Amino acid sequence: MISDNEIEWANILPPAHERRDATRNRELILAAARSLFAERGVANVTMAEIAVAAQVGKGTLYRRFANKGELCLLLLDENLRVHEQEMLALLQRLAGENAPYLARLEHFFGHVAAFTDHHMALLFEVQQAGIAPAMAGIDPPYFSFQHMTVAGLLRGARSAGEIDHSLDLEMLTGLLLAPLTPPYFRYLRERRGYSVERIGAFLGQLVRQMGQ
Amino acid sequence: MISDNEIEWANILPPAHERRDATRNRELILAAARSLFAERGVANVTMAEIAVAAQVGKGTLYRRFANKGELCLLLLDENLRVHEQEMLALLQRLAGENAPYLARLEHFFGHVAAFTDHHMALLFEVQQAGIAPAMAGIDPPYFSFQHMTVAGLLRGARSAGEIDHSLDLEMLTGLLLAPLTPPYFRYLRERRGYSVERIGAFLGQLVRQMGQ
DNA sequence: GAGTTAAATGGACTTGAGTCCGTTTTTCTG
DNA sequence: CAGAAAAACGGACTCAAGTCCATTTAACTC
Repeated sequence: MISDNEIEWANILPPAHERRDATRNRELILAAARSLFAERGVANVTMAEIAVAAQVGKGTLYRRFANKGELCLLLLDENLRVHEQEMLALLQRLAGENAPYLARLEHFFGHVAAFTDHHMALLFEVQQAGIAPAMAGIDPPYFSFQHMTVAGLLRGARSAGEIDHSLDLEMLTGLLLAPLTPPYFRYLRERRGYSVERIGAFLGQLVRQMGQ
Repeated sequence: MISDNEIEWANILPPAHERRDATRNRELILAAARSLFAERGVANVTMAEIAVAAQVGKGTLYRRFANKGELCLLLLDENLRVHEQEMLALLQRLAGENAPYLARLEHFFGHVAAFTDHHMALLFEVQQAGIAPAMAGIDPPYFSFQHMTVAGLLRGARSAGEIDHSLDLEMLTGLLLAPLTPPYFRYLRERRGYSVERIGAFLGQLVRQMGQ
């Protein structure tokens, strides 16, 4: 399961020995993208525009980023790492307190919802592009970090007798994460007008429901 | 809620008084599309190819169908109507037998899963295009028929005391239907290798779980 | 059945994604 | 500090989606 994560990042992190021009251009591109995104919104910027702004050929741009989603993922990289560390710390604390697994899940959902909301525009692009292009649209295990965490907590909950033994945890994991998937999340927020809190709370409520 | 449905169909059904050439071309287009789709798969056929095969200009094609999804929706029209009638009949029968609402839901999910599987390729295009283009990706109330039905059954279940009173039924409806959404469904089937039965069964199990 | 008008047509055009490949730059080796 | 090999570059090119509008055609009127 870890391997998913590694595959996902492998294409995106700069290689060990990068040529000087490559480094320079990578930075030009990221800076140009950041600035254009800030100025006009992620969705309204084309790859060609980024190339022009970065004073770089289209081929160069695509050599490094197969699509806008990959570029956005790298832009998010730092935030993503911090977020994951915080979640890990949170979960460790809750584990130390011997909190019920379902309560840990509830906390986790709340934080992920907040994170997703905060970075919606970039996350949406990442999702749209899809790590595996064939699966553009929905990719429930999306960031495998989320998937692994929820799957782990659900297994814990089952072992601890907090939820029914017969539940299909693999599917349940994906289902619980679906509303936190950028397109679904955006739909809930923008089309339905739900607050971040309502979305987080719903998942918490649902998960508590599993425990009867 | 009905109005969603009406809006959805309004653009797609031929207008009351259609000119003869329009009718002829509409039929040429549908026939050409059907044949190309059968021959090479829905996903591998472009709009331009359909126009050529139908011996019709691109403008004509787009005048009638804003995108491939709309074309696919019309191709599915008959099947969709039959499916809806069957579901209505099924639900009426179950209502007559005074079956628990959760049992009715379980049946419904099973049938919808089968239908979705059967028409996956076309449904996927419909979904991709999105009725509202902005919402390409996921549109949980997708076919509002499904949404209305599930929402109604859940309300019934709540009134009958089969599920917790505090559950956010609006969100729950969307969540339960998410796995039946073409991209998610395809992901489960093709990437995860789940059987149609497993998907249907999971939803049934989940819904039963709601009833403790 | 000629004239009028509104609808419908077809294909050139625009736009953006993504690829390809001849040229340039870096880095390594002697 | 050559000279060669590998990596990176850039922009022209392809492909498909979707738009636009000058021209054609059906339908209605007298």
